[in-house]
Amino acid sequence: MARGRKVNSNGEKSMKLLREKAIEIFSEYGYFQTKISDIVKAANVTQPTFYLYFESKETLYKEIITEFKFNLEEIFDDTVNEYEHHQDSKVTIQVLLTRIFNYFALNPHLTKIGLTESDMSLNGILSQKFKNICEKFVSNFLNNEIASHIFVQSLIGSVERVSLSALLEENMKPEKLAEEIVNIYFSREEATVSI
Amino acid sequence: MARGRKVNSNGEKSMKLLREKAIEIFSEYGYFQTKISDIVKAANVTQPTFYLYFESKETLYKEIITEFKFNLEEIFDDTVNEYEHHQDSKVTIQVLLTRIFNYFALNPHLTKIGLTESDMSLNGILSQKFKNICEKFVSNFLNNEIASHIFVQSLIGSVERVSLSALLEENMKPEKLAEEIVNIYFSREEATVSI
Amino acid sequence: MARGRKVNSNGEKSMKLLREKAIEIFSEYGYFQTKISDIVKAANVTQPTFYLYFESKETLYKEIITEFKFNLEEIFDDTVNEYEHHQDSKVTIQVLLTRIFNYFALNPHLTKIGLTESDMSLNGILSQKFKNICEKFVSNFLNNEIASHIFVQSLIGSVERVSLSALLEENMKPEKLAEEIVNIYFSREEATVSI
Amino acid sequence: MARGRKVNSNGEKSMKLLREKAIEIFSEYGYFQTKISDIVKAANVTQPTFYLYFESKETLYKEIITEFKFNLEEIFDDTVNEYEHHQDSKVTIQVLLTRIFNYFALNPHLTKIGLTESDMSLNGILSQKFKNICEKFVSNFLNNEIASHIFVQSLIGSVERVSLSALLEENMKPEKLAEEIVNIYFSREEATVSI
DNA sequence: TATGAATGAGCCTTCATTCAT
DNA sequence: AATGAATGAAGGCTCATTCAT
Repeated sequence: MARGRKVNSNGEKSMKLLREKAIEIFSEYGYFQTKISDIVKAANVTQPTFYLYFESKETLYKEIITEFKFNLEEIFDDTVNEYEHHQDSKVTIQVLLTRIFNYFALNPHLTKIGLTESDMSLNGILSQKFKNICEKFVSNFLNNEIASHIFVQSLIGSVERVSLSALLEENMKPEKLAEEIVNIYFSREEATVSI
Repeated sequence: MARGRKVNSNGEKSMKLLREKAIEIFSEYGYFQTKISDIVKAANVTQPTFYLYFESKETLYKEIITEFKFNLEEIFDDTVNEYEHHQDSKVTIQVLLTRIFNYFALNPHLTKIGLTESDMSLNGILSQKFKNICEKFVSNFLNNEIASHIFVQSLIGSVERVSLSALLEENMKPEKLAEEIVNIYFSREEATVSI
Repeated sequence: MARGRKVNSNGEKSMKLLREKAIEIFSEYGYFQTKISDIVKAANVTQPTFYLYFESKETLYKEIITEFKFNLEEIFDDTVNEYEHHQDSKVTIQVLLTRIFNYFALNPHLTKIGLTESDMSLNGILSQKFKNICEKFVSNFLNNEIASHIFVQSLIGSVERVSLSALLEENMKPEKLAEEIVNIYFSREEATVSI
Repeated sequence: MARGRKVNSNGEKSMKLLREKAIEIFSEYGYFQTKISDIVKAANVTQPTFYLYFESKETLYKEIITEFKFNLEEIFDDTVNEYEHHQDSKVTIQVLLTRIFNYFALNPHLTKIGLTESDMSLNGILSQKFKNICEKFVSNFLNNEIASHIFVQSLIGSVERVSLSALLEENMKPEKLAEEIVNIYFSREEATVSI
């Protein structure tokens, strides 16, 4: 291919395409097995073009992870604010989970990356926030500190695994998943809420 | 300049040492960031010695993972056999979890590797087995197929995360953890069993 | 997004600015460590603009060096012509050095480039001319060919180093430097001339 | 070529060869135009071998420069110590120059590198030492501070240029050069000393 | 006249692996 | 059983340069 600008080329578009392809490939092969050459091949550009838009492979990766974290926290905070004065925290949690699962379903590759990077995982991002929410509810039937700490970790683990398997691989409905998780953790009776 | 066999050297010992160090380093840095040069440095031998005992980096890694899987399955099968005729499957599960957590606590590095490698994780190894065990119990209060499937995945996720965090990082007691998990998943009342 | 001619832009001006900035940066970082991106950044234009006015990085560099050489030779030739019939060649030399040092002082960046590029340096440019001038004088107190050859090289070396250090870094007066060099090379007595 | 150790290979030898070739090529093409591929080709090894013995291209280069500086300073210090109590500092200087030129003649490539790297050159290395030596002598016929400062710079410039041209390119005798330089700088009468 | 967007070509460096001793 | 010495094969990144607008 000749040097210089391509016909109809557009920087914004190229950058977006590169980022998208990067997310896809990172999610499939992981950070270390993803070569920049793979990404640019998928985006149909050459390697220097990659460096036109991203500082390095690592930088792009961190950007992606940051984006994931940011979105998740936004969902979290928005929901909590919205339901702040709701009486039944079980409802809050179910809504929250539904929204999170919906976000995951809409961003499967990004989610796979986010949940697979052990170094951070949901644990780091959400444990504190989950803890706060759960606390009210948990205190009703959990007698001590430690138990509640484990309860939260367990919940996070459930969300992680169910997301990776049932949601992303088996395409189950976000609403259904949220309902089931809530059933497991917060009741034995039927509990359904609309969002 | 001196070459050849070290004084007091012993093949068996070198191999064991290499495997141990490999497990430690893999668990800390992950497969791709672990260099053979790191492993041999830690074992105080040279690189060709590594290839005296292992075919390749990948082979050794797979061996390690296989060992982990094998041990886990053994615990699983032994426990199930032992408690086959026990009336309360909740007890079986609590015993099983206690043993698994104990094994994890005794093999922290190996466990970190096993649970961190998303490509397989407990999910692949244990889901079917857990399913079988759970089924009896679950059928009591879960009305359908799908719910039970999610229930199992959730349980596995809980075990994974609680193992990595509460058990390995925060050094909580295996027995305590098993108890709490069982409490979350199988009852709201106190439930303690001895192993 | 806006492309095309800048408001108030002017080709001549851009070219001059680019050349100036190039000289500054070349002199500070050297040919290989100077990137075109540095030059255009300093001139506040984009890379293609550079190629509007110069064929290549190398071409511009050679142009610059040629300019330096040309100016130097002009000073040389003018002075020699002017003082052709002067009796005391010591005076000629002192005038010559004064003018050269003055030119250097007025063009510090260009001079740094010219004197630092070992591949050519003053040696190549001036040795023959200096030789001719010196000859008359030198023959008075130097007995042989070889000695005179070394004498000239030594003089050139002195001029080079004194220019880079005393003149450009320590800001000594051109007149003073010329006087001292002449003192070293052509006498022990006081010798001052006006230009 | 097959992988692994070459027949009769020897690390010490490879390293020396690489360093030698590096010096040759650096001196001919300069730091930036010397590719590691050039060096290893000349030494008949592959690129990774280079990194077996040197940290990087830059590191090797600095090592080389440091070696040059070190040797020069040694010559300098030894000579000064030896002639400390000599009455005629002119003799000291002539001996010193003779030795330096001899060292240069024996290490032409190294010298070319050392004198060509403008960033340090003899100036940085030797000016202070030369100053000290010259002082005694200079004070006899130079009336002031500034003059003596220029005198020393001039001397260094002479040594640099004469080394690169007369000595390394034209193969003049070190002794002869030293004598001539001393004649220029320290007398008009004949001055010969044996070393 | 000037810019936005892109590429060809290449260099440094790393790492798993292998031969010769 | 173990080491010293070496290499094949990539991969990340940079930079001068060039189209299309």
